[in-house]
Amino acid sequence: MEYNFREIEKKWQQRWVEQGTYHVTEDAGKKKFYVLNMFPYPSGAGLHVGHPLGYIASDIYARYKRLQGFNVLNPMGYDAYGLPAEQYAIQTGQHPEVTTVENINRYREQLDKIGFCFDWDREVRTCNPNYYHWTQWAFQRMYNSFYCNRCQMAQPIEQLIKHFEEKGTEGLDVAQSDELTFTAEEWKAMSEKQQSETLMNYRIAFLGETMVNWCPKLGTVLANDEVVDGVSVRGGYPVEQKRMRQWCLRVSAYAQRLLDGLDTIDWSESIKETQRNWIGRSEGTEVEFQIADSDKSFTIFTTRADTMFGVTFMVLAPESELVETVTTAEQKAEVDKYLAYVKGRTERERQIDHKVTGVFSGSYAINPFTGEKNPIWISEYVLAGYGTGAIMAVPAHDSRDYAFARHFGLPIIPLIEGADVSEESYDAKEGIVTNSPRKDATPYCDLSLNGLTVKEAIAATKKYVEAHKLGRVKVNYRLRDAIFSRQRYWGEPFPVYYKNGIPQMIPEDCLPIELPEVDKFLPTETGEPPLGNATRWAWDETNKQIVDNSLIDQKTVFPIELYTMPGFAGSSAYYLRYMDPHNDKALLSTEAANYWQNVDLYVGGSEHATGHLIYSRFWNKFLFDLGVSVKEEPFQKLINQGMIQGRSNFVYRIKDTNTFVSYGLKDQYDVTPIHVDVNIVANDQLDIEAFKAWRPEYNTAEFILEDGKYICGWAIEKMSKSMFNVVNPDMIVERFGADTLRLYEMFLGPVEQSKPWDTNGIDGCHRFLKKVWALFFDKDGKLALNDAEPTRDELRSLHKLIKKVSEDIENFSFNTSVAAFMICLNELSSLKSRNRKVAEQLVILMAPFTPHLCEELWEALGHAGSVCDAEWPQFCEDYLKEDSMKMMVAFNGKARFPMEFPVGTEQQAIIDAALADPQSKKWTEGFSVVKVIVVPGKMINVVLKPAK
RNA sequence: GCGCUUGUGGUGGAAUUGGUAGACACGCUAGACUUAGGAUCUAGUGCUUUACAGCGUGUAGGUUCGAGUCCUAUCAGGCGUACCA
Repeated sequence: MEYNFREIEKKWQQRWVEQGTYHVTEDAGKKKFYVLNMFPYPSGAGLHVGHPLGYIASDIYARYKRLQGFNVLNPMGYDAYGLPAEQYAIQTGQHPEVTTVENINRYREQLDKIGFCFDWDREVRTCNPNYYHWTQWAFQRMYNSFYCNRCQMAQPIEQLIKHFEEKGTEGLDVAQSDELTFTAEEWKAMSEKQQSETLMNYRIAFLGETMVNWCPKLGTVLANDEVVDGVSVRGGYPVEQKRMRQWCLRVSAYAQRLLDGLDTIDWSESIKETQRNWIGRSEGTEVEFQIADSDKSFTIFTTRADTMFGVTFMVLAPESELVETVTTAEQKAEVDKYLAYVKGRTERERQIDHKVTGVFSGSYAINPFTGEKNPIWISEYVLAGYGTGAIMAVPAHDSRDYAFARHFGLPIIPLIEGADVSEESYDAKEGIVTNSPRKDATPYCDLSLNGLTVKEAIAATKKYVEAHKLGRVKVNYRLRDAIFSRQRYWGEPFPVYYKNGIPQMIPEDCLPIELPEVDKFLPTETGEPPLGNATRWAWDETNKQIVDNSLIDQKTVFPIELYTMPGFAGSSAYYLRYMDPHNDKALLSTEAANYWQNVDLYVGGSEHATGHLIYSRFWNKFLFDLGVSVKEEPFQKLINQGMIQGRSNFVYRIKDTNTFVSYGLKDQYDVTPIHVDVNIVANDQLDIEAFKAWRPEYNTAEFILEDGKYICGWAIEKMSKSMFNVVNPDMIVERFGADTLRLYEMFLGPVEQSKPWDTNGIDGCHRFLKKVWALFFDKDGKLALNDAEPTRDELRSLHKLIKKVSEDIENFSFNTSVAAFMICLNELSSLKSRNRKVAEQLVILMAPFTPHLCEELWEALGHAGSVCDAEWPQFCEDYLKEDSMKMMVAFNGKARFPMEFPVGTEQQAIIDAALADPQSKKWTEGFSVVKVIVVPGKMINVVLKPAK
């Protein structure tokens, strides 16, 4: 009887569902282990062979942990809000929910075929009201919180209000957008609206003014990659920079904790480094500069306080509020012209081409260290969003300042001994400081940095600045607050209404606020977001319910927020919801949180390094502050699976004909390469009949062959529909079975590595499974195992395997464990072993990799339950010891290799004999020699095996 | 520019962490069985050479009895990020 994978897989997939094999409950008697995959966005294209890679790896790990006796949580769900469904809705009028559910069903069908051990009872979908209830709830909690820098955690906003009522802003150390100062009396004198505005400066979720890419025609904010050359990618409409009032999350408040947390988690160094760069902590100094002939001053931020004596000009960001103040009447026209130019450039353009542009404002600033008057310029190379939006320029030691100074003919003063700044600036923070102050200058302050190293000079300047109240030491972060509003339909609605322009939270017990129905998914004609099309989208404050818009009276009925939340809202805390997915009283119960704690192993792509993985760490830290999450870090260990790229095939059409020429002969003609569906190509050889049938226009195609075959060209590209290189897992499962697919995806190479999909090697894995089957059953399908005691050789082979596979799974090195299975099987077959006890252990070891086959074999061995509940075998060192022993004998008597063999006097005798006549090899009698390397007069390296 | 990362046969990739380089698999070659093979089995397969032997882990040096592995320089590819002062 042959290995009938189709029947076996169908049988076990059914049985797993019937018996609830993968259903998990909290069990205080068992240690927990939480395995999680980044949940997918269910796109219309379905799964391709690249998607399951990470799922298979984590599935193997989860099954392995279960065999080791852990209570394993391995859930799955869908990140269901997303742009493609909405765009499809705009084009077709089809409700995004309908397409999303269709896609989810398709995904589920495909996932089920691969045999994962997901507990589907815990499935979550971000677009379900019982799920986004808790997204809305978390948002409200953020709204009602501020961040206390002193205790380094979020606190209820009431506490801050109380502080204002008692002391105003005095003694306040909190995260804030702008540094405000007011007294308790001033606070009390504020109107309700003013107080509301003031509190926005502190709330963790707040309404703030931010610069965005605004497309008036599309009526929406666009992300940077949706804008090219100042026009929208979709439609080609002009895009402008616009200040907009939007919901934001004060992620920056958590910058230091996000940075510190990285040292406590087991992630790859490259992802941690990416996050460190993204957070961008920089220690520096803020220094105040007086504006000449004015009572006004402004503050700059610098990390190079040692260069105070080399400042030759100042630069403001064009968006800076100071621009108006410093612009003189004579320069006004020039400055306005420049500001208009900058406004026409998108942020993207400013990022891509770094033109040296700028304009002189007409004013000067006084350097507090030299007393010199430095001209104040305005230039787009200074960013409004970082530091104070103003810099001191030291062209000698900063390449950007250098380029600017050269372009506008401003002076350059070198400050480091031996630095040659005639061609380029000297940016390195190394060397001995000079010219600080310059010898010819009249001393203006009593600070001298000459002779110090750069490091020492920075420290000395900081000290001086603090002592003389010229500024302060400051830590800046590059991490910006997250913009949390989208002008879209298909997202979580905000549980917020506006009472005379003042935002109000809908009471917590009225959540969730469900997404309303609309007839059109586009912005309204008046330019409001799509939710503006909803007719039933008003809040009745008295009756606490959603009512018709027509009832809005601004007394008891008010309009509801029209923005929706962005994609990352729903994906930021989903791992917590899996712990207790059906709870309608809370995001999760305390019991569930205490039992499951956090994710032990998280598997997903590295493309989320600066998005999801920052946001969810932030979100979790906030929930940790509330006492909802019990661990500060959500994901203890992170594995980034590589991308599986596509391997495209090409045919070559001779120009202006319908004749195709084989790869080897194409250089003799003028040809156009055309992508051809990889599913009608095998080993780069085209199936000509299938090709003719593929497209009507190829019906009459003619071919120029080589050796009677048409050979296609190939290239490695992203797997995508348009390149016809998508390989569908369903097809592989149909042809080879899920177990072969699982095994092959793991065998392909390290999980973390990106690699092209190549179906060619899959036969080897399929063959291996057939051989495993043949080990158990004879040709008639009868179990062919014997009940003898295993021999030592059999045990050695088995225990070698146990050791190898256990270590490999722990290290996520699945390709080598698959190889180990193959080696073991080869060994057993050369021993002609059909030992029942050995075979039984082999089934358990393979069960995480090929669960369907192993269940079938486990049953055939006479076990009633699932192989999932077997016990992972332990290896015994005794069986491994007799493997070949290596010996190193160095001429000088030093042996650095552990000398397990031989020992004592015997050792000396061997050395003597070897030196007397190294070539004879007589001294190796009694052992079989694997290899002898003799370097005359230097060393002898011997590898021996004990003779049988 | 900066940060991270990877370079090993025709191909995907191994190498117990400094100790037989190329495990395992694909592909290829030869043979067996078969009406047939996109089935199965056996043997071979880093390169040069008839052989002896020599050469081989991107390149060039270094440390060591011994280097794919450690150090220095350099080249090439991949990923991320960018006027962050």
